[in-house]
Amino acid sequence: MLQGDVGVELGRRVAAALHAALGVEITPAEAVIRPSAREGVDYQCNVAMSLAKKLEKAPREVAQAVVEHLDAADLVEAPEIAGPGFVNLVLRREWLQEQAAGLLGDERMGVGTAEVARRVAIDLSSPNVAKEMHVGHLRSSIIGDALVRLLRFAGHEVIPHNHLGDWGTPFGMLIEHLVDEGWSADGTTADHSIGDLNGFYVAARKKFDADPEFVDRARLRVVALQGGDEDTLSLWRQLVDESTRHFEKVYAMLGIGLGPDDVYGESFYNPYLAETVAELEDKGLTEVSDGAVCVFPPGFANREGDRLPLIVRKRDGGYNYATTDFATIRYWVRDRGVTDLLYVVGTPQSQHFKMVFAASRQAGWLTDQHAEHIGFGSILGEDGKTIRSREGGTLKLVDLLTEAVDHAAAVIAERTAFDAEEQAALARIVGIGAVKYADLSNDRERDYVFTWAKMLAKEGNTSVYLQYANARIRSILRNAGDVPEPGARVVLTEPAERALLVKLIGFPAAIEATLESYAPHKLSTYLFETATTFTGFYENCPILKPDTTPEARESRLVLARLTSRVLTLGLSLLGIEAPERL
RNA sequence: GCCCCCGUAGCUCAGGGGAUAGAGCACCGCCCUCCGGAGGCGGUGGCGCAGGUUCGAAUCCUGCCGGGGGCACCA
Repeated sequence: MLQGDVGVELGRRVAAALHAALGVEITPAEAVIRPSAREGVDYQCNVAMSLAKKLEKAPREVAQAVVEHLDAADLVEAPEIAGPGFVNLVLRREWLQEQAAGLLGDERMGVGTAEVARRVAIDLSSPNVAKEMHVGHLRSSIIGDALVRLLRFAGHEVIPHNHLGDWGTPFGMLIEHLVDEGWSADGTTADHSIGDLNGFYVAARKKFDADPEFVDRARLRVVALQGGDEDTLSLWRQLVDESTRHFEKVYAMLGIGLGPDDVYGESFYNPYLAETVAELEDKGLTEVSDGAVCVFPPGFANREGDRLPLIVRKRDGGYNYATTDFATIRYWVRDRGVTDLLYVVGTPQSQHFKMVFAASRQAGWLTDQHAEHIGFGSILGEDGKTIRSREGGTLKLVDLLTEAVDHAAAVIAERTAFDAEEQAALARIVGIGAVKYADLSNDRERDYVFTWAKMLAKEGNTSVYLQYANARIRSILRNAGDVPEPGARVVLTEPAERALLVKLIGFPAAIEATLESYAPHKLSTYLFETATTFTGFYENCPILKPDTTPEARESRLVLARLTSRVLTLGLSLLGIEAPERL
């Protein structure tokens, strides 16, 4: 069975043909193999047009050379030249049938593993201690988690790190408030808990703004924290732990595999900040400007046209986020030996990351590593503005997810009767899946509109549609009783069967395209197309009806099973479950 | 002012320099007594504007218009 993308394999064959015919060396990608929209054509090769000028030949002449020397009779029918020099390729029936047999025994559905495994550090989620997670953290968590799953599936070593906001001046205020609330450094306050993180933060802030005595205490507390005072650190740890418990609850609800071991908060990098700045200074990259130690990576200007700085040490001697970002890069590259650094952070940070990466290359912290900011747009309400709670404040993630599950419960109840327990479990799978899919099915970099009705619709490109499609396929397989055995044969007779199988063998290409640009929506588009293609097959090709021959029945059951596997696997790579029944 | 991103059908969105730009929803007209309707077929309707590169541009380049974001001690 072919591992990977059929298009790439065809590209190899075309490259070989060109070499044999004209002595030209091209890569498989340069063969310009594309899925064709033409009726009855699976792939087209556009290499003739792109090479014609270079070779000083007519495009059709180049196409002719490709066709004559193409050694691909095992894969495709005799190719035909069309239009200005397109080479139309039609996959052979026998070959397709063999692929189906191979896929039946392959849990990975034809997706190969990376020849060279990379070690990828990925920054995702990153909520702030003593603040409730809100929708702003949703996209980073969902997209980051999907990328972790996809990269791992592709055979890479992935180290997610949750860049918790757990350090800095606000903690003086927060810890003092903690003390006022009756917490103590010796940990005998285990019965205390913070029911409402936002409320806690707001209360602390309020005191800070109103009470000068409290401000003084907070200042002293920051000094104590920075100075490593044991009692202060104990209180700080309790606050961090308390917040982390909240985050864990949200992650569990979301089904995102982030745990305490993945936390690399700002405090983690704190010990490295001084030496990070010192290193920049030693390398002669810093300048003091208005009392702040700055790095000026070339090519960035502010609104006055002056060079734009990254401030690594503030006038007051404190460090800020640029410093931490440098320390982060230094740590992951130097101490952890990563080859890739990914940051799932909103697009407004785009310039910041460009500057940090540029300066890190100047400093020699980044060399041949791949560092990329995986930006994403905002979630908009139906009014087209950044989504907010009904009261106009930030929308708590827990509230949003709870509402999603409630909506989903109503949708499920419309159709089928489950007992309360099943109903609750399914509502969670459907509701959370819908929120994730609504996010992941849109182009990451663009804003998208959050609409309950749309994301929970049973029609259209939604997770509900995919989950339902899959559940119905599972139902057919259950009713069949004899789920196709390994080695069961596919015999293509109907066009709808062929179309489905061609779509199914495109799974590796979809995964490849998704990872190439860290764009989960490419996978979701593929899954939706797969489900709709199955519908065409289901309409035209009876599986369990009495007048279906045993051969056709077996063959169609294989196709149904493969479809279900593609949907289930594809959804799982997006972090979405596909229930057996719905 | 400079920089970045985005303008595709009435709405929400796909679109890897390639053939007649695709889905879903909405709307109109037909059809199907189906394995659990995720129904099927057809129709209406679109690349912000103007240039350029190219055999070929929604895609690449330039300018303009419109929208969003960023631009020194918050992260």
